[in-house]
Amino acid sequence: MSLPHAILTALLEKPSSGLALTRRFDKSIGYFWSATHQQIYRELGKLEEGGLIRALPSPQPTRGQKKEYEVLPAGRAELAAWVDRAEDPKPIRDPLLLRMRAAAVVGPGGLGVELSRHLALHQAQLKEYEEIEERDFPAGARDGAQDRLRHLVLRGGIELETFWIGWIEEALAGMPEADSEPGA
Amino acid sequence: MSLPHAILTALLEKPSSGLALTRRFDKSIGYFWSATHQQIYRELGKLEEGGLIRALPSPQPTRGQKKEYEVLPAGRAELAAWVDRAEDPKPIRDPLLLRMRAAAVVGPGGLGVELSRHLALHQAQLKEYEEIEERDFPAGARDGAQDRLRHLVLRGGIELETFWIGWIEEALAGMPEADSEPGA
DNA sequence: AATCCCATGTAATCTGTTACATGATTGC
DNA sequence: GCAATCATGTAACAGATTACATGGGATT
Repeated sequence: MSLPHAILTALLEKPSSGLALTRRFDKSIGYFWSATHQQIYRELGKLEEGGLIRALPSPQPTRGQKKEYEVLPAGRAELAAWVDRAEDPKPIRDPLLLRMRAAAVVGPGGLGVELSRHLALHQAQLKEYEEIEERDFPAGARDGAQDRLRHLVLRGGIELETFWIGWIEEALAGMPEADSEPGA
Repeated sequence: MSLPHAILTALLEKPSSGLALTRRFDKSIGYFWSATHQQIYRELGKLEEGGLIRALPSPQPTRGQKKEYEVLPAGRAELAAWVDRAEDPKPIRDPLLLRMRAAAVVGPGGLGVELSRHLALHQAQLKEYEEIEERDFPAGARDGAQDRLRHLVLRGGIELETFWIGWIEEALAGMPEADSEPGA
Protein backbone atom coordinates (compact mmCIF):
# COMPACT_ATOMS: atom_id res chain seq x y z
CA MET A 1 0.00 0.00 0.00
CA SER A 2 2.92 2.36 -0.46
CA LEU A 3 2.78 3.25 -4.14
CA PRO A 4 -0.20 5.64 -3.88
CA HIS A 5 1.51 7.39 -0.98
CA ALA A 6 4.76 7.65 -2.87
CA ILE A 7 2.84 9.32 -5.68
CA LEU A 8 1.02 11.68 -3.33
CA THR A 9 4.34 12.68 -1.80
CA ALA A 10 5.87 13.32 -5.21
CA LEU A 11 2.86 15.33 -6.37
CA LEU A 12 2.87 17.43 -3.21
CA GLU A 13 6.52 18.19 -3.78
CA LYS A 14 5.59 19.26 -7.30
CA PRO A 15 2.45 18.75 -9.42
CA SER A 16 3.37 16.74 -12.49
CA SER A 17 2.18 14.72 -15.45
CA GLY A 18 2.47 10.92 -15.53
CA LEU A 19 5.63 10.97 -17.57
CA ALA A 20 7.26 13.61 -15.41
CA LEU A 21 6.44 11.48 -12.37
CA THR A 22 7.95 8.46 -14.06
CA ARG A 23 11.13 10.42 -14.64
CA ARG A 24 11.22 11.44 -10.99
CA PHE A 25 10.75 7.82 -9.93
CA ASP A 26 14.03 7.09 -11.70
CA LYS A 27 15.73 9.28 -9.11
CA SER A 28 14.73 11.21 -5.98
CA ILE A 29 11.65 9.39 -4.66
CA GLY A 30 12.59 6.41 -6.78
CA TYR A 31 15.74 5.86 -4.73
CA PHE A 32 13.49 4.57 -1.98
CA TRP A 33 10.40 3.43 -3.84
CA SER A 34 10.76 2.43 -7.47
CA ALA A 35 7.86 2.22 -9.92
CA THR A 36 7.34 1.87 -13.66
CA HIS A 37 5.22 4.12 -15.81
CA GLN A 38 2.51 1.44 -16.07
CA GLN A 39 2.14 1.30 -12.32
CA ILE A 40 2.11 5.07 -12.13
CA TYR A 41 -0.59 5.64 -14.76
CA ARG A 42 -2.80 2.96 -13.24
CA GLU A 43 -2.39 4.42 -9.77
CA LEU A 44 -3.01 7.97 -10.99
CA GLY A 45 -6.31 6.74 -12.40
CA LYS A 46 -7.29 5.19 -9.07
CA LEU A 47 -6.23 8.24 -7.07
CA GLU A 48 -8.23 10.54 -9.34
CA GLU A 49 -11.26 8.29 -9.14
CA GLY A 50 -10.91 8.24 -5.36
CA GLY A 51 -10.92 12.03 -5.20
CA LEU A 52 -7.41 12.29 -3.75
CA ILE A 53 -5.92 14.10 -6.73
CA ARG A 54 -7.28 15.91 -9.76
CA ALA A 55 -6.10 16.62 -13.26
CA LEU A 56 -5.50 20.31 -13.84
CA PRO A 57 -7.99 21.67 -16.37
CA SER A 58 -6.50 21.44 -19.85
CA PRO A 59 -7.66 22.04 -23.43
CA GLN A 60 -8.49 18.55 -24.71
CA PRO A 61 -7.67 15.63 -22.42
CA THR A 62 -7.32 12.98 -25.11
CA ARG A 63 -4.76 10.26 -25.52
CA GLY A 64 -1.23 11.53 -26.11
CA GLN A 65 -2.06 14.84 -24.43
CA LYS A 66 -0.16 15.87 -21.34
CA LYS A 67 -2.21 15.72 -18.15
CA GLU A 68 -0.99 17.50 -15.00
CA TYR A 69 -2.13 16.29 -11.60
CA GLU A 70 -2.29 18.04 -8.26
CA VAL A 71 -3.13 16.74 -4.79
CA LEU A 72 -6.51 17.59 -3.27
CA PRO A 73 -7.02 18.18 0.46
CA ALA A 74 -8.35 14.63 0.86
CA GLY A 75 -5.10 13.36 -0.63
CA ARG A 76 -2.98 15.35 1.76
CA ALA A 77 -5.08 14.09 4.68
CA GLU A 78 -4.70 10.49 3.53
CA LEU A 79 -0.93 10.91 3.29
CA ALA A 80 -0.71 12.44 6.77
CA ALA A 81 -2.80 9.56 8.16
CA TRP A 82 -0.50 7.04 6.47
CA VAL A 83 2.58 8.62 8.01
CA ASP A 84 1.04 8.01 11.43
CA ARG A 85 -0.34 4.54 10.74
CA ALA A 86 1.23 1.51 12.45
CA GLU A 87 2.80 -0.79 9.86
CA ASP A 88 5.30 -3.46 10.81
CA PRO A 89 8.69 -3.57 9.12
CA LYS A 90 8.74 -6.21 6.40
CA PRO A 91 11.09 -9.11 7.06
CA ILE A 92 14.27 -9.08 5.02
CA ARG A 93 13.79 -10.64 1.59
CA ASP A 94 16.99 -10.39 -0.34
CA PRO A 95 17.97 -12.60 -3.28
CA LEU A 96 21.70 -12.12 -2.73
CA LEU A 97 21.58 -13.35 0.86
CA LEU A 98 19.47 -16.24 -0.33
CA ARG A 99 21.93 -17.08 -3.07
CA MET A 100 24.72 -17.12 -0.52
CA ARG A 101 22.70 -19.56 1.51
CA ALA A 102 22.13 -21.70 -1.58
CA ALA A 103 25.86 -21.53 -2.30
CA ALA A 104 26.44 -23.11 1.09
CA VAL A 105 24.52 -26.13 -0.21
CA VAL A 106 25.47 -26.46 -3.89
CA GLY A 107 28.85 -24.74 -3.75
CA PRO A 108 29.72 -21.16 -4.68
CA GLY A 109 30.40 -21.82 -8.38
CA GLY A 110 31.01 -18.44 -9.97
CA LEU A 111 29.31 -16.45 -7.21
CA GLY A 112 32.51 -14.47 -6.68
CA VAL A 113 32.16 -12.85 -10.09
CA GLU A 114 28.59 -11.90 -9.35
CA LEU A 115 29.58 -10.49 -5.97
CA SER A 116 32.25 -8.32 -7.58
CA ARG A 117 29.69 -7.04 -10.03
CA HIS A 118 27.29 -6.13 -7.23
CA LEU A 119 30.11 -4.50 -5.32
CA ALA A 120 30.77 -2.15 -8.23
CA LEU A 121 27.07 -1.31 -8.56
CA HIS A 122 26.75 -0.50 -4.86
CA GLN A 123 29.88 1.62 -4.97
CA ALA A 124 28.46 3.58 -7.89
CA GLN A 125 25.16 4.09 -6.08
CA LEU A 126 26.94 5.22 -2.95
CA LYS A 127 28.93 7.73 -4.95
CA GLU A 128 25.72 9.08 -6.47
CA TYR A 129 24.14 9.51 -3.04
CA GLU A 130 27.22 11.21 -1.69
CA GLU A 131 27.21 13.67 -4.55
CA ILE A 132 23.59 14.49 -3.85
CA GLU A 133 24.41 14.95 -0.18
CA GLU A 134 27.24 17.32 -1.00
CA ARG A 135 25.05 19.31 -3.35
CA ASP A 136 21.80 19.41 -1.36
CA PHE A 137 22.97 19.22 2.23
CA PRO A 138 26.43 20.80 2.41
CA ALA A 139 28.14 20.47 5.78
CA GLY A 140 27.51 23.36 8.12
CA ALA A 141 24.32 24.57 6.50
CA ARG A 142 21.45 25.35 8.84
CA ASP A 143 18.41 23.41 7.80
CA GLY A 144 14.75 23.41 8.68
CA ALA A 145 12.58 20.48 9.70
CA GLN A 146 11.85 19.58 6.10
CA ASP A 147 15.51 19.48 5.09
CA ARG A 148 16.50 17.54 8.17
CA LEU A 149 14.00 14.80 7.35
CA ARG A 150 14.99 14.63 3.70
CA HIS A 151 18.63 14.48 4.68
CA LEU A 152 17.85 11.65 7.08
CA VAL A 153 16.26 9.64 4.28
CA LEU A 154 19.34 10.16 2.14
CA ARG A 155 21.54 9.11 5.06
CA GLY A 156 19.53 5.90 5.18
CA GLY A 157 20.37 5.21 1.55
CA ILE A 158 24.02 5.99 2.14
CA GLU A 159 24.26 3.73 5.15
CA LEU A 160 22.48 0.88 3.39
CA GLU A 161 24.87 1.04 0.44
CA THR A 162 27.77 1.20 2.88
CA PHE A 163 26.47 -1.92 4.57
CA TRP A 164 26.29 -3.82 1.29
CA ILE A 165 29.77 -2.78 0.25
CA GLY A 166 31.18 -3.95 3.56
CA TRP A 167 29.26 -7.19 3.51
CA ILE A 168 30.22 -8.09 -0.06
CA GLU A 169 33.87 -7.31 0.64
CA GLU A 170 33.70 -9.59 3.66
CA ALA A 171 32.12 -12.27 1.47
CA LEU A 172 34.73 -11.93 -1.27
CA ALA A 173 37.55 -12.12 1.28
CA GLY A 174 36.41 -15.54 2.39
CA MET A 175 35.86 -16.85 -1.12
CA PRO A 176 38.95 -17.63 -3.27
CA GLU A 177 37.77 -18.49 -6.77
CA ALA A 178 36.15 -21.82 -7.46
CA ASP A 179 35.82 -23.29 -4.02
CA SER A 180 35.28 -27.00 -3.66
CA GLU A 181 31.73 -28.19 -3.32
CA PRO A 182 30.63 -29.28 0.11
CA GLY A 183 29.04 -32.67 0.67
CA ALA A 184 26.42 -33.83 -1.80
CA MET B 1 12.16 -15.76 -9.29
CA SER B 2 13.59 -16.49 -5.86
CA LEU B 3 10.87 -18.49 -4.15
CA PRO B 4 11.47 -21.75 -6.05
CA HIS B 5 15.16 -21.46 -5.31
CA ALA B 6 14.52 -20.79 -1.65
CA ILE B 7 12.46 -23.99 -1.56
CA LEU B 8 15.11 -25.99 -3.41
CA THR B 9 17.71 -24.79 -0.93
CA ALA B 10 15.53 -25.71 2.03
CA LEU B 11 14.75 -29.16 0.58
CA LEU B 12 18.41 -29.85 -0.10
CA GLU B 13 19.22 -28.96 3.47
CA LYS B 14 16.54 -31.44 4.50
CA PRO B 15 13.73 -33.17 2.58
CA SER B 16 10.41 -32.09 4.06
CA SER B 17 6.67 -31.94 3.70
CA GLY B 18 4.86 -28.73 2.83
CA LEU B 19 3.98 -27.94 6.40
CA ALA B 20 7.47 -28.66 7.67
CA LEU B 21 8.79 -26.29 5.01
CA THR B 22 6.31 -23.66 6.11
CA ARG B 23 7.56 -23.98 9.67
CA ARG B 24 11.13 -23.59 8.50
CA PHE B 25 10.18 -20.49 6.53
CA ASP B 26 9.17 -18.94 9.84
CA LYS B 27 12.81 -19.07 10.85
CA SER B 28 16.11 -20.08 9.27
CA ILE B 29 15.59 -19.60 5.52
CA GLY B 30 12.62 -17.39 6.30
CA TYR B 31 14.86 -14.79 7.92
CA PHE B 32 16.00 -13.90 4.42
CA TRP B 33 13.12 -15.02 2.26
CA SER B 34 9.68 -15.22 3.81
CA ALA B 35 6.78 -17.19 2.34
CA THR B 36 3.33 -18.38 3.41
CA HIS B 37 2.08 -21.94 3.19
CA GLN B 38 -0.12 -21.09 0.23
CA GLN B 39 2.86 -19.89 -1.76
CA ILE B 40 4.83 -22.94 -0.74
CA TYR B 41 2.21 -25.49 -1.75
CA ARG B 42 1.65 -23.77 -5.06
CA GLU B 43 5.37 -23.67 -5.76
CA LEU B 44 5.88 -27.30 -4.68
CA GLY B 45 3.28 -28.27 -7.26
CA LYS B 46 5.09 -26.34 -10.00
CA LEU B 47 8.50 -27.72 -9.03
CA GLU B 48 7.17 -31.28 -9.07
CA GLU B 49 5.49 -30.74 -12.42
CA GLY B 50 8.73 -29.31 -13.75
CA GLY B 51 10.67 -32.38 -12.67
CA LEU B 52 12.92 -30.50 -10.23
CA ILE B 53 11.64 -32.29 -7.13
CA ARG B 54 9.60 -35.41 -6.45
CA ALA B 55 7.32 -36.61 -3.71
CA LEU B 56 8.74 -39.56 -1.85
CA PRO B 57 6.67 -42.67 -2.47
CA SER B 58 3.99 -42.91 0.20
CA PRO B 59 0.97 -45.12 0.88
CA GLN B 60 -1.95 -43.05 -0.39
CA PRO B 61 -1.22 -39.49 -1.44
CA THR B 62 -4.65 -38.03 -0.79
CA ARG B 63 -5.64 -34.76 0.75
CA GLY B 64 -4.63 -34.41 4.36
CA GLN B 65 -1.86 -36.98 3.99
CA LYS B 66 1.70 -35.92 4.62
CA LYS B 67 3.77 -35.69 1.44
CA GLU B 68 7.57 -35.55 1.69
CA TYR B 69 9.55 -33.97 -1.13
CA GLU B 70 13.16 -34.37 -2.17
CA VAL B 71 15.23 -32.56 -4.78
CA LEU B 72 16.06 -34.33 -8.05
CA PRO B 73 19.37 -33.83 -9.89
CA ALA B 74 17.66 -31.39 -12.27
CA GLY B 75 16.64 -29.32 -9.25
CA ARG B 76 20.14 -29.22 -7.85
CA ALA B 77 21.46 -28.20 -11.28
CA GLU B 78 18.88 -25.42 -11.57
CA LEU B 79 19.83 -24.11 -8.14
CA ALA B 80 23.54 -24.17 -8.95
CA ALA B 81 22.83 -22.30 -12.20
CA TRP B 82 20.80 -19.70 -10.31
CA VAL B 83 23.63 -19.09 -7.85
CA ASP B 84 25.85 -18.21 -10.81
CA ARG B 85 23.29 -16.21 -12.77
CA ALA B 86 23.72 -12.45 -13.12
CA GLU B 87 20.85 -10.66 -11.40
CA ASP B 88 21.03 -6.98 -10.51
CA PRO B 89 20.40 -5.86 -6.95
CA LYS B 90 16.87 -4.54 -6.56
CA PRO B 91 16.68 -0.85 -5.78
CA ILE B 92 15.74 -0.05 -2.19
CA ARG B 93 11.99 -0.09 -1.63
CA ASP B 94 11.30 0.64 1.96
CA PRO B 95 8.03 2.01 3.36
CA LEU B 96 9.67 3.54 6.43
CA LEU B 97 12.13 5.61 4.41
CA LEU B 98 9.24 6.64 2.20
CA ARG B 99 7.14 7.65 5.18
CA MET B 100 10.00 9.76 6.43
CA ARG B 101 10.07 11.46 3.06
CA ALA B 102 6.32 12.01 3.21
CA ALA B 103 6.73 13.40 6.74
CA ALA B 104 9.03 16.04 5.27
CA VAL B 105 6.05 17.23 3.22
CA VAL B 106 3.01 16.81 5.50
CA GLY B 107 4.76 17.01 8.86
CA PRO B 108 5.84 14.17 11.13
CA GLY B 109 2.59 13.84 13.08
CA GLY B 110 2.98 10.87 15.38
CA LEU B 111 5.80 9.28 13.40
CA GLY B 112 7.98 9.30 16.51
CA VAL B 113 5.74 6.72 18.17
CA GLU B 114 5.92 4.50 15.12
CA LEU B 115 9.70 4.87 14.98
CA SER B 116 10.02 3.80 18.61
CA ARG B 117 7.87 0.77 17.89
CA HIS B 118 10.07 -0.21 14.95
CA LEU B 119 13.16 0.35 17.05
CA ALA B 120 11.95 -2.21 19.59
CA LEU B 121 11.12 -4.72 16.85
CA HIS B 122 14.55 -4.38 15.27
CA GLN B 123 16.24 -4.71 18.64
CA ALA B 124 14.33 -7.92 19.30
CA GLN B 125 15.26 -9.30 15.89
CA LEU B 126 18.90 -8.41 16.42
CA LYS B 127 18.88 -10.19 19.76
CA GLU B 128 17.41 -13.30 18.11
CA TYR B 129 20.11 -13.30 15.43
CA GLU B 130 22.84 -12.83 18.00
CA GLU B 131 21.57 -15.78 20.00
CA ILE B 132 21.63 -17.93 16.89
CA GLU B 133 25.15 -16.76 16.16
CA GLU B 134 26.30 -17.65 19.66
CA ARG B 135 24.68 -21.05 19.43
CA ASP B 136 25.59 -22.04 15.87
CA PHE B 137 28.83 -20.18 15.27
CA PRO B 138 30.61 -19.83 18.61
CA ALA B 139 33.76 -17.69 18.53
CA GLY B 140 36.92 -19.65 17.90
CA ALA B 141 35.29 -22.66 16.30
CA ARG B 142 36.89 -23.93 13.11
CA ASP B 143 34.36 -24.05 10.37
CA GLY B 144 34.18 -25.47 6.89
CA ALA B 145 33.16 -23.72 3.68
CA GLN B 146 29.50 -24.45 4.29
CA ASP B 147 29.50 -22.98 7.78
CA ARG B 148 31.46 -19.94 6.71
CA LEU B 149 28.85 -19.12 4.07
CA ARG B 150 25.93 -19.67 6.41
CA HIS B 151 27.60 -17.53 9.04
CA LEU B 152 28.12 -14.81 6.47
CA VAL B 153 24.41 -14.77 5.67
CA LEU B 154 23.60 -14.43 9.35
CA ARG B 155 26.14 -11.62 9.64
CA GLY B 156 24.22 -9.87 6.88
CA GLY B 157 21.06 -10.05 8.94
CA ILE B 158 22.83 -8.81 12.03
CA GLU B 159 24.39 -5.88 10.23
CA LEU B 160 21.11 -4.92 8.57
CA GLU B 161 19.29 -4.86 11.90
CA THR B 162 22.16 -2.88 13.37
CA PHE B 163 21.81 -0.37 10.57
CA TRP B 164 18.11 0.08 11.21
CA ILE B 165 18.60 0.52 14.93
CA GLY B 166 21.22 3.19 14.35
CA TRP B 167 19.18 4.96 11.72
CA ILE B 168 15.98 5.03 13.77
CA GLU B 169 17.86 6.31 16.81
CA GLU B 170 19.32 9.05 14.65
CA ALA B 171 15.82 9.85 13.41
CA LEU B 172 14.32 9.93 16.90
CA ALA B 173 17.09 12.21 18.13
CA GLY B 174 16.17 14.85 15.58
CA MET B 175 12.45 14.58 16.21
CA PRO B 176 11.03 15.99 19.48
CA GLU B 177 7.34 15.08 19.72
CA ALA B 178 4.84 16.83 17.57
CA ASP B 179 6.99 18.99 15.35
CA SER B 180 5.45 21.93 13.58
CA GLU B 181 4.25 21.33 10.07
CA PRO B 182 6.36 22.78 7.29
CA GLY B 183 4.89 25.01 4.58
CA ALA B 184 1.44 24.14 3.27
C1' DA C 1 5.99 10.43 -45.83
C1' DA C 2 9.15 8.44 -42.62
C1' DT C 3 11.16 8.62 -38.33
C1' DC C 4 11.79 9.84 -33.71
C1' DC C 5 10.43 11.20 -29.25
C1' DC C 6 6.85 12.67 -25.98
C1' DA C 7 2.91 11.03 -23.66
C1' DT C 8 -0.70 7.96 -22.16
C1' DG C 9 -2.44 3.96 -21.90
C1' DT C 10 -4.05 -1.76 -22.37
C1' DA C 11 -3.20 -6.67 -21.76
C1' DA C 12 -1.15 -10.67 -20.06
C1' DT C 13 1.31 -12.71 -16.70
C1' DC C 14 3.55 -13.53 -12.38
C1' DT C 15 4.13 -13.01 -7.44
C1' DG C 16 2.29 -12.34 -3.08
C1' DT C 17 -1.64 -11.92 0.36
C1' DT C 18 -5.95 -13.05 2.65
C1' DA C 19 -9.73 -15.85 3.46
C1' DC C 20 -11.66 -20.04 3.31
C1' DA C 21 -12.31 -25.36 2.55
C1' DT C 22 -11.32 -30.23 3.32
C1' DG C 23 -9.52 -34.41 5.10
C1' DA C 24 -6.74 -37.20 8.65
C1' DT C 25 -5.18 -38.06 13.36
C1' DT C 26 -5.12 -37.74 18.20
C1' DG C 27 -6.76 -36.93 22.87
C1' DC C 28 -10.68 -36.45 25.69
C1' DG D 1 -18.65 -38.69 19.13
C1' DC D 2 -16.25 -33.98 19.53
C1' DA D 3 -12.73 -30.75 19.53
C1' DA D 4 -8.15 -29.61 18.51
C1' DT D 5 -4.41 -29.98 15.60
C1' DC D 6 -1.88 -31.55 11.63
C1' DA D 7 -1.78 -31.28 6.82
C1' DT D 8 -2.91 -29.98 2.15
C1' DG D 9 -5.09 -27.44 -0.61
C1' DT D 10 -8.70 -23.58 -3.56
C1' DA D 11 -10.32 -19.03 -4.65
C1' DA D 12 -10.20 -14.33 -5.06
C1' DC D 13 -7.71 -10.50 -5.16
C1' DA D 14 -3.87 -7.03 -4.99
C1' DG D 15 0.56 -5.54 -6.57
C1' DA D 16 4.36 -5.69 -9.75
C1' DT D 17 6.53 -6.80 -14.30
C1' DT D 18 6.84 -7.20 -19.23
C1' DA D 19 5.30 -6.50 -23.67
C1' DC D 20 2.69 -4.12 -26.63
C1' DA D 21 -0.61 -0.33 -28.60
C1' DT D 22 -2.04 4.40 -29.75
C1' DG D 23 -1.65 9.04 -30.73
C1' DG D 24 0.56 13.86 -31.10
C1' DG D 25 4.21 16.88 -32.45
C1' DA D 26 8.66 17.95 -34.36
C1' DT D 27 12.48 17.06 -37.58
C1' DT D 28 14.33 15.65 -41.99
